[in-house]
Amino acid sequence: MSQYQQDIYDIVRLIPKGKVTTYGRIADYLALGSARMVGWAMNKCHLIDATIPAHRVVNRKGELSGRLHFETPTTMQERLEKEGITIQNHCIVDFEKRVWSPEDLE
DNA sequence: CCTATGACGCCGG
DNA sequence: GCCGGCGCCATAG
Repeated sequence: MSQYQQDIYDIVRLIPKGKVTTYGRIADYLALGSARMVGWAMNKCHLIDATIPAHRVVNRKGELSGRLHFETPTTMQERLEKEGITIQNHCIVDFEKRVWSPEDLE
């Protein structure tokens, strides 16, 4: 597996429970040049490590754009709700209060 | 080598 | 604010 993929997964693993981040923020932090690369990496993350908290990565508007790639179409939402996050129409309620950035690391 | 395909995002109208 | 268009870049065929 390539290094940037490893880096992406490392960041995703650091997202605090109850928080989410975006494809773009991860791409910016790692200077990947393209948020698509993060999406591409997330698409096959379960092949690498099924414990990666992929449900905590959403698009820049707070929509669960990756929900159809989980085991069932509702798995992503269920996992987020279990962490105290509210979802409405496949979108995170109070997204600004729930979003986290790799920059926030100490 | 060239085209198509994204779990994306910015910009202009 | 909602599109459409385009830039982005690894991968597959």
